[in-house]
Amino acid sequence: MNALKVFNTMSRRKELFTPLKAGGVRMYVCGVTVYDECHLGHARSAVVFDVICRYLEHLNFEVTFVKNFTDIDDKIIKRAEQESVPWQTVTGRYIDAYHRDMERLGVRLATLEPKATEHVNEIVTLIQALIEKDIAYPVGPDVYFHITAFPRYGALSKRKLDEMQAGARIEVDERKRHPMDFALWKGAKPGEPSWDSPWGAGRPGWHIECSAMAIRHLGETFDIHGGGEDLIFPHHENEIAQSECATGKEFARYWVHNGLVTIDQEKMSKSLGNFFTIREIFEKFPASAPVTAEILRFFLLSTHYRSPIDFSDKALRQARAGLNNFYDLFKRLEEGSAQRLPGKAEWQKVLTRIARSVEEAMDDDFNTPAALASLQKFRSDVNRRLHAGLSSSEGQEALGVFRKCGQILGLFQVPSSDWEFGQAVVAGPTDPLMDYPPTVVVSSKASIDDSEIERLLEERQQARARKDWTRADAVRQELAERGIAIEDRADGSTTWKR
RNA sequence: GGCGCCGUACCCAAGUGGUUAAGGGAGCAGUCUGCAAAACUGCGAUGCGGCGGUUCGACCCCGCCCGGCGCCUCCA
Repeated sequence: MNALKVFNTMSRRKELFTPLKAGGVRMYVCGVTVYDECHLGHARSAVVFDVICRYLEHLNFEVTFVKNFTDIDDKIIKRAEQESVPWQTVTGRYIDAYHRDMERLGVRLATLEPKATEHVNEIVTLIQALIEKDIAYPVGPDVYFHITAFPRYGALSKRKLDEMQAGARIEVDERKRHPMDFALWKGAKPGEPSWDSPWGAGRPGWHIECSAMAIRHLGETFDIHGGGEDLIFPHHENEIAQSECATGKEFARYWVHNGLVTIDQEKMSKSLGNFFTIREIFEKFPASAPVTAEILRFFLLSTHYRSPIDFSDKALRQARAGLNNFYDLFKRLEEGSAQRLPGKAEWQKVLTRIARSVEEAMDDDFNTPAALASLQKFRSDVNRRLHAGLSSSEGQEALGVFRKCGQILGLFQVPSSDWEFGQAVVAGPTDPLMDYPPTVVVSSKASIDDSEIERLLEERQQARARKDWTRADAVRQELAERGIAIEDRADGSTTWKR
């Protein structure tokens, strides 16, 4: 009945989405390696798949969403060594940090969040199965996957084995049967964390954990496998090879990859040092966490998930401006204005149409920018109707539609009285060299409390009553300097916002 | 070197083989207002990197070129 189309990296085309078992969707997304704080790139991936999961649920699918933690790896070991702490201290700390960041971002918990180290048995079993089929082979304490055993290798990333060797930059281990063979199991060096196995003490290679966890929790074949597009090769390619060789079945049916976050058009990454952690964005951005979260999400969702997105202060300001327009309307809607009897039939049609257009956008490979455009159109429409006289019940219904559609995106969920507009100061010239007025850093909730604002507004109201415009404007200026913008309404009342 | 992606107005960003190429931000003008703010109205790409080709017709299909990016090594 639904017409959801999903771009499948495997076919490089949009395909009609039909889950293997009607009514349920099983989705696996590669999470993070917990050796450090998460950056905006991780946030994008998390938000994208959070929205995909929300939308699938909106379509009444029962979603089993698995997102793993890679909690054993070279970088974790190195970090633990540097700090002289057990590796569990490192992974525990960054799993906590991850959960803190996700909660701030409004990213919901996955159904299951398995850890690699809790699936060593499954991993060992999987490797054994591959060895028995002579697809994997031990080399001393290590075990490698023999890549030529899987003829379809390269199907996802559209690479051919012989072409890759020409450009291979890695040093070839002579003991490997094929230069591209990769490790399933790594023997432990003295002092390294390890688990027992038929090949001696060691730890799993990177790719095998995802195969093991996905198969364990979702079955040998499941619906969606996702992650950042930088995981397409080699990670996902290797996952497919291992899994399909072991089970003889198709691994994942739809491969979904999000585009990367760039800074000045360059990939944001640890190695380039050009990254912003989620934590520092929340700590530095001049707004409360729920407001910052929506601004970040709005920014992230205003570009299609497969395109690259460039991060900057300006981009964030544009996102905030867009969101401010919505919350401005929400405030006015909540003020209510019983002016007119509801025109039921036509109005219901309007509400249905907007909800439908959001669904149509999302059905088209989760086209969040188009969904936002629909909502912005609706915002403008409601503003016009409000101007013409909207009944308060109609206003409430409009609000309900915004919040319900917004739920899919994780937007419009902040109570409008808590929204922070952060644009109070209107005094001062605009810098002609900038195509944007400078951001005025205000909006610290602690700077002025509500009763103080009410007192000043009352004072201004009296000044206005006696046409003492100088005094009235001075009060407004004072409020502006403390981060409060005011608006006089037609009925003589005055509202304010931070 | 191999593979892949992208290039739409000042900025961000959808989109379609053929009616006026969404939407937002910023800007300008107007309505409203004591002044502001908000909102509303109007203005803004004769053109979708460039050149060819296919077609009755292309921004959308194909080829080449230019520019940018990603992967090929840990990476969301």
